[in-house]
Amino acid sequence: MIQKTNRMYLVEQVASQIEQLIESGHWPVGEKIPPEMKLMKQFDVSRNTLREAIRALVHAGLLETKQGSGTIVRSSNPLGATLKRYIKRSALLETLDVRLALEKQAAQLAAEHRNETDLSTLEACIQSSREAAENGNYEQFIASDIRFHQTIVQASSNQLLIDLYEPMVKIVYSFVQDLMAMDAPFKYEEELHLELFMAIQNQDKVAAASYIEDYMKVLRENIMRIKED
Amino acid sequence: MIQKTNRMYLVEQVASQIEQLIESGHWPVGEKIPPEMKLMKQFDVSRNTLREAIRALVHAGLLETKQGSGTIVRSSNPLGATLKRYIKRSALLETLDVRLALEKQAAQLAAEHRNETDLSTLEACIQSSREAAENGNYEQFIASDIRFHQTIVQASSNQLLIDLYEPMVKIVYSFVQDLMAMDAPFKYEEELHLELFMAIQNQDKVAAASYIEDYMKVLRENIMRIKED
DNA sequence: CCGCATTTGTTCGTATGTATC
DNA sequence: GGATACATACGAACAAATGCG
Repeated sequence: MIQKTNRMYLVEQVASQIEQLIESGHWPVGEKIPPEMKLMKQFDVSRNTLREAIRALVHAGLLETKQGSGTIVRSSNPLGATLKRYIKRSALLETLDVRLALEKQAAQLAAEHRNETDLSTLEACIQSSREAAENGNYEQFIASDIRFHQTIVQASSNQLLIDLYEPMVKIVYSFVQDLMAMDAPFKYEEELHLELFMAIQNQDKVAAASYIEDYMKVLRENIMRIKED
Repeated sequence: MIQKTNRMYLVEQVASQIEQLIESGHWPVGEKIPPEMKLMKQFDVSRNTLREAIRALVHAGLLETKQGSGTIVRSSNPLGATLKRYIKRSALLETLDVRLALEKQAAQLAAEHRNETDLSTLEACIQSSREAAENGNYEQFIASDIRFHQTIVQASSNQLLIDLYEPMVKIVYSFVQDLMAMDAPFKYEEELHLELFMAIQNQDKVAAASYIEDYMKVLRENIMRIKED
């Protein structure tokens, strides 16, 4: 069986090199990459070739170009941007179902694999939520909430799960952030977080999955209630 | 609050138009799109601009260019290509966990929403599997198997779930297709499929989720066993 | 096998719009 | 406002691969 040569064109070579520079953190998220002129010399390609490579990564959501200013790194997760764009076109309720599926699995895995660092991060999030609720700091509350859930997913130690979950939870919150008020349901949410934390601490998979289900049920009801207005 | 103008550059305009032509099926998968010269006139842009747009879609996996021949449509699902590329680099066991999460949720939703068409398709898959097993037709068996699981996910009526699941199940099978032999576990799989089908038919969410868990457990054990060789 | 047209790959040059100092 | 740096866009040309007669 002869392998076909499958030639790699210049543009793809440049694109994957840039991609790797981003994923490896050599070009950190939020910072500018060198201007086209320098990159042309660095990769030893023409302007159009370089631009095609950059454009491909812009479309993929890894880069963002600003005329007159430069090109900045927007994300280091190739999956994130595509997923976000896709999810934005999807129905919110569909997204919630998928989020439930992923987070439930994550919670079970987290209950198995969690280490001390995970637990202390979760505790810090709960503490931060509580403070935010007392001070009426809505933004901090949301931020802590997101961090809490993302920590659970990260504790699953499943990178694919982590990368899929990240855009999902952010989209969900971007839908509801301007709508939800800080009222009773959030108090309930606080209790749920605490119980969920203890389940993970005790490595109780069944309870962890169950609490995630409860949480998503409450979230779904809140969203439905708000949507009626 | 002033909204930033968020100007849409030519390349992005052209890219999203082409994307839509692909997604709408106007340019079917597998067929060639018009050559650059015609597209330049059609979109009224220069060659470089058009090429940057095409290159973005090539990188995203929607198109494939061949020097001297032309450009063909490779996929109509923007999520599929990116996910496949990503999953291929992931660990198989991580992918299995995510697949479990998605299919479990899908089975529960399918139990709720399934219609008569879904049920008859599932029955046909089971029948096809049985025939394939009797005739020792391994390829047909695998194909029926994939179709069975995809039908369940499609019966969930959740498009996001469907699009996420598709690349996942295909990658899993591409990992194992050359490894697994048609032996005892497949018999067990057949029984599981039948029980799963009945659970969905009876709209028994709990049982459906439970059988998916069993199925994935068996699949995982088989994979682990094969890997040891 | 050869020659030729078609089509994509790559490079260079030039002009313009935009942001930053 | 002016100068500079940078991305945007167009046009022309040649190279390389493919396909056809």
